[in-house]
Amino acid sequence: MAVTDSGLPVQKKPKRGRTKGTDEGGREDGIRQQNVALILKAATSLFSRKGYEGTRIAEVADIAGLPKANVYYYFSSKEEIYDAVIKQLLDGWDAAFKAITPDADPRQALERYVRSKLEHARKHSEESRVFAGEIIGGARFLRWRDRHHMRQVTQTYSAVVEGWIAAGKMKPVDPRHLFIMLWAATQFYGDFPILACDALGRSRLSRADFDAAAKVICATVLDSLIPSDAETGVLDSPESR
Amino acid sequence: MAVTDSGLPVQKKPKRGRTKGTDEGGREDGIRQQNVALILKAATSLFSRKGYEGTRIAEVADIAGLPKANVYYYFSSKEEIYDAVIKQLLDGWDAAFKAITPDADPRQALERYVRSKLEHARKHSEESRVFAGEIIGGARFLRWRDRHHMRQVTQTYSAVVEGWIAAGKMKPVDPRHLFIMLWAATQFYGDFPILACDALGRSRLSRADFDAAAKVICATVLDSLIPSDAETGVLDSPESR
DNA sequence: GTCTATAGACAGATAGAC
DNA sequence: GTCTATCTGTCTATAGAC
Repeated sequence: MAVTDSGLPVQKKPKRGRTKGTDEGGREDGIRQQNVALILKAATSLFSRKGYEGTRIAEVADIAGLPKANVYYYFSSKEEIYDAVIKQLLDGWDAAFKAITPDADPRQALERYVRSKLEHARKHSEESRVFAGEIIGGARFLRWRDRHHMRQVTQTYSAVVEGWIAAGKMKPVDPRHLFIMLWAATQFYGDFPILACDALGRSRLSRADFDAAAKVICATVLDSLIPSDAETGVLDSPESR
Repeated sequence: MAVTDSGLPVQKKPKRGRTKGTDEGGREDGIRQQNVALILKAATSLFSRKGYEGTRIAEVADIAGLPKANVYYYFSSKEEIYDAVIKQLLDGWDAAFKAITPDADPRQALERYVRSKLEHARKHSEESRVFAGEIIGGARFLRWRDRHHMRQVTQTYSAVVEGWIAAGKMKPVDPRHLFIMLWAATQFYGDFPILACDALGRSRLSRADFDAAAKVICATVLDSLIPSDAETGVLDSPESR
């Protein structure tokens, strides 16, 4: 259901479009899939830059190369498109956590997590920004079950970190604040590329910039939590080797 | 130093020495100040939740307790209100950096920076979110002068950190990525309070949560960069600071 | 499936009486 | 300074011809 807010032009929730079997015919579904993908791509770009209300369906249609009415043929409302974009992001998000298991080496697992998150931020910057805007705005459209899922993921992996700490593999730290810090530090490059570019003096972030970010994050946060073999130099110090 | 003069015609608050037609010694100006403040407060809340396009001037007026036309009496357009909100934030932002001077002790200076940023995020969460939304959307309204100022601030204080490193007071690290990390980690609690609440299992963030955040950030990032006297325990060690 | 034309609603901004 | 009434433009969503 739509979160009813005073300013939202909530209108009717019409029936879903005709549902064709997805595995039935190849040709019609091919067109459908292609057009849906075009619409979602255009919508992601626009939602990320202009937010929900700032995005015009006419412009989505324009960028997708379709007439506006066709967009309404595939999606019954603007909100349905927005939900689809958010869902697209969440579907591909949990992957970064998969390295974090009780039996894993904390240092390797967390470094992989950081690198996965950064890689995701680099490749899916626009989706990240749609999500960030949604959270900033108070999660007005985020479905409850998605939010609940994120809560549970945090709890699950915090417990893993606590296990590592109890086993003496890591120095004690509140794992929830740790995940927040890692999340914030990695997500920043996807959510606020403009600030990152300005800070780094770039016009665009390169792969090397993301790599440097990973190095700094790991060399500071992880080195202080997980005593490694040689902990003398932090970064690029010549005498540490 | 605050970012100065972005050319806002209305909404200036200095007392003028000479009152022309309206005498009575600033009673009218008192009303003006008060109403402008009410409008900005309402606008900040709405812009933070609904973004630029999602915010309705009618609702701003409603929350401010004024008729809509009065809002247009004090501000000539919606964008002018938005600019004023952004400016309000930037004016109060550089203060956090003031502890970072070449002669300062790096550990103390950076810890103060982290705590100042967190305190600002706690007290000005809504303004932070307006700014975050503006950046996420591509800085469409942010004046170039303000952006340039932020770039210069980053450069200035990065140079200070580089001086510390050259003087052997800190382990080598790219100061720009360091500032990004500190910025991201602190700003997160103001920009994404919903995620922070979900992660921490709170309904609202308390002062203690911000304090715990400061401790984790300092205990991880700063401890690994600035060798302190006793670096055995990371957190919850009886003798810290 | 595709697309034109438009209904219906509502926003930002203004005119002008008080 | 305050506020009602309204103008003007634009948006979502739909009807209905191809």
